[in-house]
Amino acid sequence: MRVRIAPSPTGDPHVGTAYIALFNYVFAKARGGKFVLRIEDTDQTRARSDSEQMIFDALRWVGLPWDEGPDVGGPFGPYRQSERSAIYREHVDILLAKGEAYRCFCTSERLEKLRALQVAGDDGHRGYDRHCRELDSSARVGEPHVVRLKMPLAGPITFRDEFRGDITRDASEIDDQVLMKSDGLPTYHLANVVDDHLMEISHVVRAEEWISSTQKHVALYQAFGWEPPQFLHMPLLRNAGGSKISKRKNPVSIYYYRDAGILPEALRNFLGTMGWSFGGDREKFTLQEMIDVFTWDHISLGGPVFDMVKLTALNEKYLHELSHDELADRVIAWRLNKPYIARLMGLAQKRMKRLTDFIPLLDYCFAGDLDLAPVLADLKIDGVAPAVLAEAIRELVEKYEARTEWSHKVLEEESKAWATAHGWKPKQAYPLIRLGLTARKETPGLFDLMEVLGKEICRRRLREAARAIDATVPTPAPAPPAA
RNA sequence: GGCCCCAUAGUCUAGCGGUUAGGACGUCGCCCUCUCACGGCGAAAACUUGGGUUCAAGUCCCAAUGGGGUCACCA
Repeated sequence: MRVRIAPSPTGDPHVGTAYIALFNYVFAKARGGKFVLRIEDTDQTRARSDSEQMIFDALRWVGLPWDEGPDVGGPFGPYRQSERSAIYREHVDILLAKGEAYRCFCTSERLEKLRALQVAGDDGHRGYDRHCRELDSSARVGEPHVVRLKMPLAGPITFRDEFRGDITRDASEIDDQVLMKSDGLPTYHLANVVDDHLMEISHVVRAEEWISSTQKHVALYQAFGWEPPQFLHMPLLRNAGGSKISKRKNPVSIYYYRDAGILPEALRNFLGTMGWSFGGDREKFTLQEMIDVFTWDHISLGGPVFDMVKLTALNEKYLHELSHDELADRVIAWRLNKPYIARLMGLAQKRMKRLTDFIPLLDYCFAGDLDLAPVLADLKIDGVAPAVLAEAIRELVEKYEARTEWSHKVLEEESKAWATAHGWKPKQAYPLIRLGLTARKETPGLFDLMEVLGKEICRRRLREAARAIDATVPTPAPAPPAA
């Protein structure tokens, strides 16, 4: 029995990846199977070189090691899709030869126009119009093209979801999927199916968002003449409002939870209560205990809301159970370690008269969320409506996020451009950022500070500041019903 | 909009035809106490609606409603 997770290295390691990794890991351990990590880096435009290492580090921090993967090797390698191009090429040729796929020469302009037309008409019919499906492409193989799957034109395609039972879509609703992009790299659908087959993955445990793609995958398995694996779709982690968890509404990076003082065992445990229950009244359990009792019988399909308050409460329980010695080690590893303190010295030294000044000076460097209530009155720019300001701050956070590098230089650039764009002087705008980040009016240099505080804490505090500003606007009382 | 998935308190969940519908977080109250926190005790709070099936429905079926996902040369 073999399972896998297949994250894409396109950004910060996502808490949803940890969630799905947990269930794959526990399932594998409970059944004596193998847990594989595969990196799906076939999108050259989005893949980031440092992101892969961050995934490794984050998953190790959560405590979910893999048996096979790019860094540890294994008998089914390589485990990085960018290193498997020849394999995909070969398999596309097989489909082409079997007449199960075809070359498509449509330009992206044509496809965009088609899509625009369909959305405007909005009769529910969308997707590629199969323009090239019956084309004789033999003379044009040198031209730029993609390869598409020849989907069956009609007829039900069914797969069995182990939690939900049979799920059927009609083939006529699914257009001819691109299998190989014009850059010669495979799309997710192809790479995923080929790799799962070749790596002998027996159970695909992934998030619910993949359900509607699964019929495409099944069609591919059929085209190859392969036996599909078993599919188990976990419910999606949700924002408080119920939508799919997103960084606009929730800290979504695993590193945030680490930096905000969550213990990995607590995060694991918490994730284990999302959509799954231990049995009976038990909600606090170790990884090993989860493995010991694990079955899929206790899955609940309603999308669980990721509630930080509840996570924190669970974390508190773990914290309280630690011996003083262990707790000391955890706190030291978190922020009282030499490297972190050393980074703060440049900021603190000139502002210290005694050693005693250090901690009070930089208390916000050893904190998670700050209490902004005392400084709320100063959290403003004169003449700017709170709602506008709050939105501007969110916009700034997104500008920071768009840059992959978190450095003084980049942060200053973005902040300056942002302030200018809003017609604010740095003198007006920076104090606001400072206040949101530190709850203080006087601090060391803002961007130096942001560097050491780290991306996760900064964006959380800035978003919280925006929220606090929003909250200063009293919501108007609902109008009395007309008599 | 088409298709698909889902539905127990504000939130995470137990329940797998017969229960005073259980636990946890959060909220409120009380106790402990020099303060705060911890801890203890207690309270309020849920089966979306409508049809069936059945002696009996939160539990099975259907529909509606609501929520969500998905419809890329992204994964």
